[in-house]
Amino acid sequence: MSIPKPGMPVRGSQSGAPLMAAFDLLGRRWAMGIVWQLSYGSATFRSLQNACGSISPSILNSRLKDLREAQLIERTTEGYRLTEMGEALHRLLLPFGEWSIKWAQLITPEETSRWSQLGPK
Amino acid sequence: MSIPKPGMPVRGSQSGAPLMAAFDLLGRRWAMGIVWQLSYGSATFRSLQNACGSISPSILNSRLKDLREAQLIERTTEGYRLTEMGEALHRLLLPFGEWSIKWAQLITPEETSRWSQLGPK
DNA sequence: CCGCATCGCTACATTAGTCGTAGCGATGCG
DNA sequence: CGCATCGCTACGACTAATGTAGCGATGCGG
Repeated sequence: MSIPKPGMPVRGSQSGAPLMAAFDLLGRRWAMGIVWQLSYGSATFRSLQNACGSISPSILNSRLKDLREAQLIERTTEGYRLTEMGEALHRLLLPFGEWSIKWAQLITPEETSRWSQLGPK
Repeated sequence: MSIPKPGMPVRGSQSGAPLMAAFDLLGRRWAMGIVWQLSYGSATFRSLQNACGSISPSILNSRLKDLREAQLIERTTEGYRLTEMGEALHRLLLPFGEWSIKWAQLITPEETSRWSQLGPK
């Protein structure tokens, strides 16, 4: 799967809106998780693998490739880090964290206090 | 694929953060697009199908089921609409539209002026 | 009441994406 | 040299998405 072209989006998005192309890219498994992890600072392939838990190296590699082609992350000598565009995306994702906590409470009202240690950067 | 349980997330997210569970749910194909479409107002199955373009009814149905179980959307007599939580999510997604336009310009610098008609609600 | 159209949705076969594991070359270190 | 770790690739097994066909229900004109 290659990078979605905003003008003529892949994966059937069709509407022509770059938003759909973005949804297409970030809707891929682990994509947002990787961006999130990298927002804590630059990381190596291995540390991303561990941080994401059970991601397989092959899929991690292809997601990193996707994100690199989308210019949201870039390689450094010590691993990967967010580009400016990636940082901008992360800032949008930030309030998402709080939303997800409320959402989690809605879905599983029991044990709501365990994730308080979640915080970006 | 069922609704991710924030406490014990599915699909290998593992970190325990509800954020990852949210990424898991919204990272599914078309999920965010459906939320976006519904933000324009309540819609029927058929109109969603047309709005999303090439989505197949089977996958649309399962995404609607996912989102309904996640309590982000709900059925009405005339179709589907966002719940309060879904509306809250949409408000987070809003600035995403602008970001995606900048991003699109970064990726495909040619023909940048065509998507100006994109606007939520 | 009947034929026809549309709607919401399901079934199913094909195709694409992901997972898990094994392992390769490169680098570092004792 | 021997061994460990790292970044990454290959490959087979599995799972999810796609595309098409079609079912029951509802509505509507004749």
